[in-house]
Amino acid sequence: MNFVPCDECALRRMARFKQFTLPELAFVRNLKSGQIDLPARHTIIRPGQFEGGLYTLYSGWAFRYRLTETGQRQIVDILLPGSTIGLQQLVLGASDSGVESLTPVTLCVLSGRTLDDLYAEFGALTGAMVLALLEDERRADARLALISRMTAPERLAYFLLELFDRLQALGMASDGWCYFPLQRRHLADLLGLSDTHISRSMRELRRRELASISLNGLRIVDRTGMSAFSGYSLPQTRSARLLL
Amino acid sequence: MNFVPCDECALRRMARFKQFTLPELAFVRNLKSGQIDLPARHTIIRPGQFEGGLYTLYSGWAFRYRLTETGQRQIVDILLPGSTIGLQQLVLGASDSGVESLTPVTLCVLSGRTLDDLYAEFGALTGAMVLALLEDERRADARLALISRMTAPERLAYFLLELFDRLQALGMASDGWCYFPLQRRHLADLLGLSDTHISRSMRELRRRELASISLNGLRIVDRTGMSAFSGYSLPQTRSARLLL
DNA sequence: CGGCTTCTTGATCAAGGTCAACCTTTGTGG
DNA sequence: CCACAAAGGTTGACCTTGATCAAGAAGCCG
Repeated sequence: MNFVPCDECALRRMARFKQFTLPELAFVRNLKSGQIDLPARHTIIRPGQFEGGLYTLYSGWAFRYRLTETGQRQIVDILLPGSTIGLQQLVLGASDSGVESLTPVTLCVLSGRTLDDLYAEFGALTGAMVLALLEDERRADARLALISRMTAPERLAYFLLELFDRLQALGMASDGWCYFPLQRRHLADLLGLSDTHISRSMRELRRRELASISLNGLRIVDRTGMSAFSGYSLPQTRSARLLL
Repeated sequence: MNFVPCDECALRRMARFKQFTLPELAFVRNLKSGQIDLPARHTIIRPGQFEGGLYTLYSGWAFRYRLTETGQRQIVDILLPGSTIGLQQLVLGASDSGVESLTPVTLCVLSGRTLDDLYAEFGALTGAMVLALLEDERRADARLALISRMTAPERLAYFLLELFDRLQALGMASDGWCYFPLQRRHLADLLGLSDTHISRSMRELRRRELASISLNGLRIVDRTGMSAFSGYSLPQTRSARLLL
């Protein structure tokens, strides 16, 4: 496709997108350093890749996916024109999701400036970005109710380990033990299982001597085992959360 | 709990959170208008609620959930100290997720200023916010691979309808028809099903005269029927996405 | 016209849901 | 301090949903 200057961007005219002021537009135009055409079925970002560009999908379809420990593919989102690609690894450092084209695509390549420049220059812009992110998150939330892949005991182990790590990061867990107020019903609604099957799964984790819940407390007996069993491992991000 | 001034906030000292500069801290202190203590099992935000406050969870556990059409509960996230509560409906206007306490909790009430003030005043702050959001989204992504609730044909109908609406918003669909490059395999990986079962589910949708896929095209035959069958309805947000 | 990949359909099997009974813990009033 | 009720947890029996395996049909190139 011929080079499309941002001023003539077909997408930008749609009501669905934030209308930019002139200086904002100038800023974005400056950001755009090129354009790439890729065929269908082409890998745009490999899962696990650290460094990579920041793109806007100008035309065509793509999808974002992750690979499970067992090598299965879980598609996480369908990307349509207007989607930003590569923001996750740019901001979070690493990304375990990859992106692949479904049709021939045209990408706008954004570069030269860092995101910090962007934040500093346009407060309102970042506002819109937060909004876009929240919207995506909500869609992800909605889809949460739809997906499955691992067996019940694995899901449970995964969740318990993830939660335990969050608590540990907050100083709310010590040496394989933490307070645990969730009941079977909560775990069931969380993992999309029945409460009776949560019982069975907990028994399985106990039997394997991985973890157990008792007296409002969670005990991680074998962290390595849990990790291996569930495929969960600590994400290493250099992030600092915002505390309002 | 006694009133905790932001300067003495126990959470704020943790490495996990962004360290504020003095003026930033002053801004946040100004934002905090009060503090609430609530018992366990208390509804903090009702699902579907439009107006509501913005809170920070200071101590205790809570969870965020949505209700499916059939009245089932899907817990979407466990909220721990430091989590922001109510940002979704503040920014997106409506929120279909509710929040309920698991233990007695203490909430910091943020008010007086709008988010726009916040964006305008602190560019870097919003940067951190974007980061936090992306982090959450990623967690949601990771959990995506874990959940399930509806039957296969329902999931499929839900997804097709959601996608169709996104395309329509982009002007890429017309009158019940759109181009559709995804194959069975993609749908399977997206919905956590086997490709053979996608075939069966498609047949079911065809049999019910709801939708069909043929010749790289998706036809929504009975939109109302699809909506009723899958429980999907257009989210009405006043949002404008950011197009970089 | 083969030789691909993709789609469809059938048969079989396992994971997990549902229902029901029973056990354990916690809480409450006498 | 006990008795009883109510809520939560465990276990078993049975059945539904969807995975897996396999064979055939349809497209889609070269």
